[in-house]
Amino acid sequence: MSVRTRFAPSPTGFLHIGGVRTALFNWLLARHHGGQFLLRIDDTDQQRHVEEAVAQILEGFRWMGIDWDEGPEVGGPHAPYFQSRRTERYTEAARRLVASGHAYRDYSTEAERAADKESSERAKVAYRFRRKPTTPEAEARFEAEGRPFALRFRVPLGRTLIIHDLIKGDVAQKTDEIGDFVLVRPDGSPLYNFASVVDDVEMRITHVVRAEEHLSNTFSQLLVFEALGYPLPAFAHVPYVAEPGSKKKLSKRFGAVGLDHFIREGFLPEAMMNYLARLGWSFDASSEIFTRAELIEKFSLDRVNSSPASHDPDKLFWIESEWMKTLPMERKVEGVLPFLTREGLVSGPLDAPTRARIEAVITALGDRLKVFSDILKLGRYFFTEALTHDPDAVKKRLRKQGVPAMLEQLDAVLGAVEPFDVPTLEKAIHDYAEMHGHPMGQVVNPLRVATTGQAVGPGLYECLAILGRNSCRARIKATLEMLRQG
RNA sequence: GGCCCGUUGGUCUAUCGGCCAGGACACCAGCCCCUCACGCUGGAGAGGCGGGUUCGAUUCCCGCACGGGCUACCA
Repeated sequence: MSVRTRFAPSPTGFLHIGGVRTALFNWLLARHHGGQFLLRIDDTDQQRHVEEAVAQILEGFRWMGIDWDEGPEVGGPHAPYFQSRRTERYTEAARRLVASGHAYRDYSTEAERAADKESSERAKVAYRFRRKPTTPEAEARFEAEGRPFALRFRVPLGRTLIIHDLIKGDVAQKTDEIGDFVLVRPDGSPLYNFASVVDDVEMRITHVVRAEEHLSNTFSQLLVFEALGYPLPAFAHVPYVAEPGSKKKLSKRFGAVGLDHFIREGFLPEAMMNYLARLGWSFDASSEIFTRAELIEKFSLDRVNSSPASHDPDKLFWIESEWMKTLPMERKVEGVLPFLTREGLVSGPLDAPTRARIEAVITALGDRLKVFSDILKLGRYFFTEALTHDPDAVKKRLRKQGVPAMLEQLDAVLGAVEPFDVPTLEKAIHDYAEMHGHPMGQVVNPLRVATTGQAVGPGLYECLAILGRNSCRARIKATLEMLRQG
């Protein structure tokens, strides 16, 4: 039987990286075994703009390269893949449970339950909902009155249930600890513990891989599977993701925890996938970098840690930089372009000279470019004549005795260099420094700040060559003017 | 409150009773060097606490503490 896994996000439109990791584990497991991965939208208590939210979720998965064999947009043999459109199936399953005596109508009111709960608390005993004695006459009367009822599962007492969890190991629970839980609300809508069982069975899910918060509820689900006469899937409960440097659960409040943030910053999907896979999973004692194909080949649930992993932005950044190093120029240009366009630094269709300039800048930046948005932080001055001086750099490199005079001389040197390319520039500036007895740093650094405005950047000769003679000289003039004015 | 899960350096992890506890990120120092980044070399840094079992416990058991979850007509 082929392995079938699923991820069932709520349509909030927000993709928490913890959720993406869970989805990734599901996807990797399915791909590893040559099985199927499905997406199912969990919109049982449906809210606003579901469609837009779903579109956002799908976009996130597509960006990561997590493809789904069945689900929204692609359909499949078990459609629909929206729980809100599957009510008949839940109703039918509920009918069977009632018929077999596993479920019953609960006519209790909220006030009654609250009172029971309170008296349990006062008596210092755990509150569990149990069916109260009733009579056929009372039932008939309620029905005739049209009194609303919820459908509850009759939990059998005195049993011990065991989950053979693929990550957590064997976990046991006594059924006495489980109250009679609601399967269907009075309005006919199903609850998670019921709907997910029905769907997982109908969709032939073989491995339920989901967040650890569902572990306790799995016992209730076990009873539903059993009552419906369904075979059990395998379960694997993935620990939560913690905040950096802590064991506290990573919440939205922490900040950058949405996949959209990393997409917007210009991270690589390969890096994101690599990082998320390694968060709580390892292949061996030393491997860190994995391609998508390697992850598929090497992933297994038994190497997923049973304890929580903290999100580590530094590690993500390092993995990102490793991936960026390997990226071909073509994809770097493609990745960087939206950022340049958005800032108005490049406009219109990409012509050959512009492409050449972008490539030259990317080459010059080298490993300094780690995420695509770095093109703006590190390379902005290559795309605009507007020179913005970093105040600290000006203070450190330009406000020095003799610097303006030296810049005048360097301006002349640049005016005479022919051709205006890296080796020639390098030689000319070396010669200049030597002639005047200056250490290289004392020449190069001021010239860098004068032409780029920044204290750090690619090799100076590369910078000069990309900017071109006219631009360099104009910038030196502007810098000298700026220095004169104070 | 009850029940369940978890606890190795700051972080991700290795170890499936023998450990002088290994690797990676981050950190620190040095080298390279026009700055930064890259790269290279070196360094510091860990088994929550208390009991047991054992010749020997990070590894097995118990308790406590801490973190997390469930206990909902949330998912």
